[in-house]
Amino acid sequence: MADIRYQFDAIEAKWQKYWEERGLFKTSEVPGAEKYYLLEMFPYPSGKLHMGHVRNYSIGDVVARYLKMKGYNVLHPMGWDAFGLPAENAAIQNGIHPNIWTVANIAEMREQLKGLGISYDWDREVATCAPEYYKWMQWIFTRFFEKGLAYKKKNPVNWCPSCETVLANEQVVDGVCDRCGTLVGKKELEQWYLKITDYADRLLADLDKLPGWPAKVKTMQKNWIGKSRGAEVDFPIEGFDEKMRIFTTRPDTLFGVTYMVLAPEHPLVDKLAEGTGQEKAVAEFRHKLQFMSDIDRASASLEKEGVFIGREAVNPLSGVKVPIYIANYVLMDYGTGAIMAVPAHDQRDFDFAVKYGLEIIPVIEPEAEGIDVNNLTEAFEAEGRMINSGDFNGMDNKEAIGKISEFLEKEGIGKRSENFRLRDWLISRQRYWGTPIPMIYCEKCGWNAEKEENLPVLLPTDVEFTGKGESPLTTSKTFRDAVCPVCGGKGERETDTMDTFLDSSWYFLRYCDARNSGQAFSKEKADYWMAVDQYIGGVEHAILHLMYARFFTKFLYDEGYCPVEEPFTNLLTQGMVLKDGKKMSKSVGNVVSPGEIIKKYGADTARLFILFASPPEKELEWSDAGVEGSFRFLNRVFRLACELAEEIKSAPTGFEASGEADREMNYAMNFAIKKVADDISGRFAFNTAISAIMEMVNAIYKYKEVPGRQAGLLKAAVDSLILILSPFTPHICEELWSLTGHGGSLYGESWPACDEAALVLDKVEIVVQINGKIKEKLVVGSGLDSEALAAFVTADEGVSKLISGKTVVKTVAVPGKLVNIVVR
RNA sequence: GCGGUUGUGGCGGAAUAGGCAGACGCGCACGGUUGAGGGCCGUGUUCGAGAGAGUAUGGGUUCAAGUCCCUUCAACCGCACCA
Repeated sequence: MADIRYQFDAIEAKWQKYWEERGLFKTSEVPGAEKYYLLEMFPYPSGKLHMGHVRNYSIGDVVARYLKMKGYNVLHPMGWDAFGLPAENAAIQNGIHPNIWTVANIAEMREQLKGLGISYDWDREVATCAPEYYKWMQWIFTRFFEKGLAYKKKNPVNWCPSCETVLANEQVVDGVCDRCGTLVGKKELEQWYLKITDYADRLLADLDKLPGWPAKVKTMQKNWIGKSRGAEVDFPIEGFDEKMRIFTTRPDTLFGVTYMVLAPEHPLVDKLAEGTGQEKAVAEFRHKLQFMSDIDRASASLEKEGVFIGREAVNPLSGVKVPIYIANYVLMDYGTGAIMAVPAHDQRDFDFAVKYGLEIIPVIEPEAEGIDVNNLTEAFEAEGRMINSGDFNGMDNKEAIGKISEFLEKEGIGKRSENFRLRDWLISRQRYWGTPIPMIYCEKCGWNAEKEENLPVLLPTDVEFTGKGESPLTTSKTFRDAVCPVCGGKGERETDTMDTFLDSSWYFLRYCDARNSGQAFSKEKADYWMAVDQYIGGVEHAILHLMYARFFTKFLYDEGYCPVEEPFTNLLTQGMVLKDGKKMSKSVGNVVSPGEIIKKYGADTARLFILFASPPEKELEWSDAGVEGSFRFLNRVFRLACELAEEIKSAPTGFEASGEADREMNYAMNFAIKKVADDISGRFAFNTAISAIMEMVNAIYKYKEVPGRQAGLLKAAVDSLILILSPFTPHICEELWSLTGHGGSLYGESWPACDEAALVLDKVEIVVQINGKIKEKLVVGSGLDSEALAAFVTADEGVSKLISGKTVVKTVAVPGKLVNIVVR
């Protein structure tokens, strides 16, 4: 027969055009069919797809195409996280307007995605930089404002001198800017915040309602929210009216307090030091700290230092007076910015006390021997029995936590309290390419939200990109002028824009109803599609994006717009794509460009390799040889189908698997159909699904050489092969579907049915073990129960020989698997 | 320091609910086809000549352990003076 080559480039172009022209990927809403919302994290339109994208979207596409074949109404959308810094930097460097730059990049990347053959419903495409989108972003912001969850506050904020903008705490990693790696400084600025801390408890508690999320991600979020239980206690200060409020998780150690510490930035510090003669020492210490970077300040290895501020506090339980310090190890932005120090039972306090010769009073002693609490060499942080603690002596310290808290509340000295590590979300950015914050300031009425009918507040175009500290929006001649939405008088617009993380915190809702011009999304559409059944993306978004999206969803749920409290029912965090064991990066020079791979081997090969090389949640090591292997496999499939095409076209439908070889072929076929379905839907094990298909191909190759093989069975096998391979490599499968005599597209075909009966073999090989060691393999009838199996095996000549002369203690028989004979 | 994840051939990986370790692929070797190369096809490929041993380490539970429990080690990730 003629040698037909697998011309992937022509095939892929042909079918991509076919799909697009017929609009096959448009979301269907067939009544009665179950819905499935499948979402992959939308990309920032940098202009070029990288391998991480290819992996992300290939995974999604397998699932989308599979579920489509299973008859679901699948929502599988794509869009662009299109606001952000690179566009603005391009504007500063090259003089191109961010919008032009972004739109061009989107166009390029959209084509690349189409070139991969991903089945997106492009009718629902969104770009966060489009006014039709950010109008509703602004609207959501005004909802937050009306509910008192958006507020403006002057605060020292993280300032990136390179990006010239403020950063959220979450965007500062190890003291440097998350984006550019520049050392982050502090700056006093009035900024907008979202009160995510109001949702801290729910964000934490509802993690338990997400069994479909990786434990790792949930743990990371849990740690990030960082809830601690304890008590706030007021310590009176000698010769001073105001009290010093501290937070502690260890109220049981209250009698062990030997000094107090305020954060150097604490507002009480100056007032307390005044007139004590310590003013100078305090000022010098603070001055010194100012010149220390955040990294050094935050490092646990930093030596603890502090100064006495000249006053004493009174222990409200014991009446004992203790000195008050300021120290570098107490942070203003956690708890109350002040602590009680218990050196005997806290290592940090212990270190400090040793250095400054402060008293160490043990109040808990261990039940076990061996530790002399009166001569500690390090803090005793374990559980034990209360001592030196007045009425609480002798109590178990865990019990004392509750008892002392109760006492504090009864006496009005303190109260039980909870503290979170999570801070409110700083969302103001002094940048151009973001959603304008739709707020107006009026001398009379203060800050108010722009009226809904005036949204969107459009980004002005008459701005200068100077790269200076203030938002470029301030350079517009007209942008600032506004009418106060309350009194109608003269107002002034906010010129800061929003953190782009807001834009991506609700895009999944917009997809449900992407073209709605009157609402962010309709209740009806959100009711139908939400929640996202499966979300797929990189683990680097485990904390920020996913928590912000959960926060938005909860808020919109509370406001009655969104039907669910949690946006993503199941989450798959895909692993990174590595080359030579390292992350692909320009600086290392190990980047493999998807474009080149597609050009050389085609999109199907790229998809197949990426799905086959590793399970999706693990890292994937790029291998050129592996790509060759995937390409080879597709060629093998192509040749097989071409060789059999004519025979299949004229083959009868249906077959009788009468001979041994027929039954083997039939088994292999049905096994693959079942296995691939289970692997895709049950556990995203695309690698093993593909290996099952490879085995099926091997089986067909073998079967076609069998004399007397049946054309009907061959046809069934090849048809099934094409269908079950199609979610992975759709182009070649479409082509082969045509070549083997089927009309039109296989998109919309059903997943082949598995004939369970074909999977039941009449004979099965079982293992015979003696004392757990494999000694023999026997072929037996498959229907045997364990008793019959044991009898059969014991009666076998070879086996009897093995056990002759020994006493059989026990025989364990597992039908279909093995028999283990325990002898002495 | 705290929390999490992971350790299986030369390599990527498989073993899904405790039941034949190494599926599938890569690489490699040999053979066939070919003028040659490539391609394709076939055979072999954990170690060991063999008995046997073998899933990071040492122990345990079990008729049976890569899988469950404990010990130690290593790697990776997250958090890190959070009171």
